Amino acid sequence: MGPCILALLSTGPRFGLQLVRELDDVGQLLSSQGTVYPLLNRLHDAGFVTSYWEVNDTDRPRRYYQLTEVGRQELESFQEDWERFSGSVTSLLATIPQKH
Amino acid sequence: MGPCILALLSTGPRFGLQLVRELDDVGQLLSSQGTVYPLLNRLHDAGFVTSYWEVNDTDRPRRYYQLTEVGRQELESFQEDWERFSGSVTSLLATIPQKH
DNA sequence: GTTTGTATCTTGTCTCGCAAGGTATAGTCA
DNA sequence: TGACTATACCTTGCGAGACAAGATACAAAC
Repeated sequence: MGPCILALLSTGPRFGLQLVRELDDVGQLLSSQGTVYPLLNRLHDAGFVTSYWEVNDTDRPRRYYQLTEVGRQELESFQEDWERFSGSVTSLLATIPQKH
Repeated sequence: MGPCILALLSTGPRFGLQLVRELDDVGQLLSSQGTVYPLLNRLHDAGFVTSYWEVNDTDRPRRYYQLTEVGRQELESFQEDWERFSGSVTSLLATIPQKH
């Protein structure tokens, strides 16, 4: 899931609940708050994201997360891993014999 | 990893170490004995595979695993999940802006 | 007779996903 | 007013999974 969050953040900052909703919209990536908030902490500890509070008069205070340069590199590296991995799985599945 | 083992078994019975080697050959699926043997137990408990010992004079005794009908159904169901999931991740990754 | 290769399996650790619960604030509505 | 709903944050605790490391056994090779 981590890389998916990094991917979303690559197009601009988001806050926690927003990420939950967007991951949900992508479909089959149904995440929950219990997944996303601890994950954001881990990504922060790893130096992949930074965060800042945004407070205004009309909305609830929101903590926004944004991608760091290190996070961008991590995302790139994941992209390569994903191509190899998904390719391997897909080719493995392709060898399954059809129902008789 | 479980579905990958089921996929391999769909073309015929294998024994433990053989699965480790074949998964290793596929690449980017580098598994280890500590992964595969407990996994085979779980797949067995779930009813997805059965096992039998094969003993002969020249080789070490080997425990072969083979796919059950339930396992075949599980594999089919995974195939659909995989298409949705990998499609979602791939499309997410496609939205990443290029390096400036 | 010690090392190497093949085969089995267990143990212990670390990480991750997630359901469930907890806090706070502001708006709606009966 | 007082209850309910929505939005936002976060923590806790369970269960599952991956895997490194180690334990056992036997046979062939050197």
